[in-house]
Parts: sequence; structure tokens; C-alpha cells
Amino acid sequence: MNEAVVLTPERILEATEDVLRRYGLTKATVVDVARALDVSHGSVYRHFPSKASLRDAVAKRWLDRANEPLCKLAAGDGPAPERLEQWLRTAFTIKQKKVCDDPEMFATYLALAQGAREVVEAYKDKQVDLIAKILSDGVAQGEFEIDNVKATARAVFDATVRYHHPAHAEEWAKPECPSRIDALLALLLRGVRVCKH
Amino acid sequence: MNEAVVLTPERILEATEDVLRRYGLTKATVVDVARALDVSHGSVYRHFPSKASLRDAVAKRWLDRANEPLCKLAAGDGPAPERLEQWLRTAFTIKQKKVCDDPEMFATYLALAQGAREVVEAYKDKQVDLIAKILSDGVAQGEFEIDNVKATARAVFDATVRYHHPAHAEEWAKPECPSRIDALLALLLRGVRVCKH
DNA sequence: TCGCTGACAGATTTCAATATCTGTCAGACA
DNA sequence: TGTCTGACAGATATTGAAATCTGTCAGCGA
Repeated sequence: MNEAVVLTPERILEATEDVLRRYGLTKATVVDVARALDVSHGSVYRHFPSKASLRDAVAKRWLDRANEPLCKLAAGDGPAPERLEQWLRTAFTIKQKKVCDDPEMFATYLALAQGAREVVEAYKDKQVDLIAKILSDGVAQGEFEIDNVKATARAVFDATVRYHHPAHAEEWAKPECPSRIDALLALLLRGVRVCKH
Repeated sequence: MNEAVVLTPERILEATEDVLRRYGLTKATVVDVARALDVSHGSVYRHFPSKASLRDAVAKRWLDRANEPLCKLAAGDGPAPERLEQWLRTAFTIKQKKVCDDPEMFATYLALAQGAREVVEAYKDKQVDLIAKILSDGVAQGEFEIDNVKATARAVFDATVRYHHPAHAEEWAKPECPSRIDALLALLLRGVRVCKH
């Protein structure tokens, strides 16, 4: 046991994730989190004003972690068409992996996200920005022909909702899924590419 | 009171819709339906083997009714690009209208559909067929250039999921929605059109 | 004969009493 | 002085007994 370990928001978040993993979202209480940290539950409220804010913070951490590889991909500098396809496929894979690996925990985080609308909105906006980055790279490279990059990035995000929005998660395991993704990506790429005759 | 009115599946469905409208999905019971028809609940089971099958039948009726205008649009013979756009916009409008007009009843039907997976699958397949019809018309007209019509129709359906799948219904009322739809449709149309230089 | 009834068993839902949790705060402790 | 505790009030969740519902079927009446 470490002596004089200060109670930080970071440690609380860590403990909260543990508790969520162990008890699930509906059973996990602030008292459980406090117990895991060996403090009174009043102390937790010193760092987070409410249980809801604690949950929001956990959701944010989770989303930020999931987003990391996508940020790197968007920041890359290869040919934009390949990079766009790669980015979208990676986005799908990250989500699908989470569902397959630990469906229970995915359900927990999904429910968590339901209550953290603002956090989720910010996350989505960031995703759209990443797509926009790749699209504008593509325009600069002469590969893409796009009127309004921002709006088109949003459209690409919307068009792929079925494969990254958790509401559709149960469809992701179906056998026809990969070929449907292929068809969708082909359609979208054709929609942004310059015409080559 | 009509004398000698026979108890038909049709009359039972009618009464069931009434009861659902009045009590909501969770409260509506087979006994309520029977009471509305002034028969014993045993009689209802003479026409529908279970409550689930009764609900499925109601869901099917509802979906079929909602689909009617779309069938007509797909069967039309104008220029395919306009028809495709019109078809998709109509699909969105039908759904959006239902939510706005009677959110409670929409929620009821949504929950109903959750339990009627087969019925919903058939309905979706029909939608895809209608899109495919328009796409192949477009190819015949020399307006569209499409490798695999069936797969592309599926892709168009998937790409517009955000605006016809009820899981996203709460986003439909947002003010930025129309312009996002415009951007999405423009992207998709560019994805199927022949290149015009 | 054929469709309907109404009583029944087992499954499900309701409801109210009880237990637990959230969020606050006065005071302990360092 | 600043952090933590632990008791508390009101809100929320759990539980189990009672009520209701689903699905069946023997028998009634047309």
C-alpha cells in the first residue's frame, strides 16, 4: 500500500473504469468507487460535482483513446483516396473489435455515451474534422474534386453511420457485412474523385 | 351494433391498432383487444397463434402502408437522377412526418418493429429493390454508370440509414439536418452518375 | 360441425414496503 | 487552511407478494 497517495481525478477515473468493468453500469455506485479507492464517497464529490460528471469524464477518456489511431491516420501524408478508405475501414474495425472482444463492456460504454451527449457531439465533430483533413489533402493532390469540403466530410461521416454508430452494432457481425462495406466505400470514393476518362 | 359481424383477422388488426393507440405498447393486452371487439380473448387466439404474431401483423400493415408511395415513385418513368433524389427525400419525409405528427405512436411502432425482425428485414429488402429499379432505369437511360446495381442499391440504402432508420429519429428535427441531407444526396448522386466533362 | 366462451396454470407485471444510493455539510484531523 | 469523514435527507432501486396477463382447452350453443 502506497503511503500519502493523493486522490486525483485521474485516480478516480481509473477506479471508476475498474468498478464499471466489475459491476456494470447499472450496479456501479459512487460508494463502490470510493470503496475501491479506500476513501469515503464524500471525497469523490470533491473532485467531481456529480455522478453524471464522473460518467461523462469516463466516456470522454474512452472516446479519446479510441480516436487516437484515427488522428494519426488523418495526419499522415500518403495519397488521399487510399488514406480515406484506410481511415474509414480503421474506424469501423476499432468499433467492431470493441464489440467482439467484450460485448458487455461495449454495452456499458454505449449506455454511458447515451448520457454524455455533449462529449459525444465533440467526438463526432472531431471525426468529421479528420475526414475533412483527408479530403482537403486529396483536393490539393488533384485526386478529389469537392465543392464544400466541410459539408462533404459531414456527408461521408453520415453515409458511413451504419458502420460506426453503435445503434447498428448488432449488424456488424453479419457475413454480408464486408461486401456491403466494400460497395459503400466504392460509391463514396467515386463521389469525391475527379473524373478520369 | 351490427348483427352477425364475423370476426376476421382484418377486424382484429384494426382493433389492435386502436388499442395500441389508446393504451400504448406496454399496456395493451390481448384482453383489451378482445374487449374492444366484444369477444373473449380466446377468440383472438383462433386467428393469431400468439400475441407476438398479432404484433408482427400490425407491424407489417404499418410498414406496407408507409411503403406505398415509394413503390409508386420507383415504378415511375421520369429521368432516374431526379427520381432517385425524389425517392430518397420522400422516404425521409414519410418517416420524419410520422415522428413529428405523433411521436408517441411512432415510439410504439418502433418498439413493435424491434420484435418483428423478419417483417422488418423483408421491408428493407423491398426498399433496396425499389432503389435498384431506379438505378437500373438510370443505367438504361445512360445517366448512371454502375458496376453492380444490386450492391450499389444496397450501398445507397446503407448510406442514407441516418435519415430513415428510427434509431436516428431524434436527430431529424435539428436545424442543420436539411443541408446535411442535401450534401449527402449530392455525394451519392455524383457516385452513380456518368462523368460529364 | 364450427366458432366462441370462460375457467385454468404458469408466466409476467404491478405495487408498496424496504433498502440502498446520491449529494450536502458541519466538524475532525493534519 | 485545506482535505477528508460520516451522518443525514431526499431520491432511486430492490424485492416479494398480489394482481394481471398469456395461451390452452373442454364444452356450449348455433
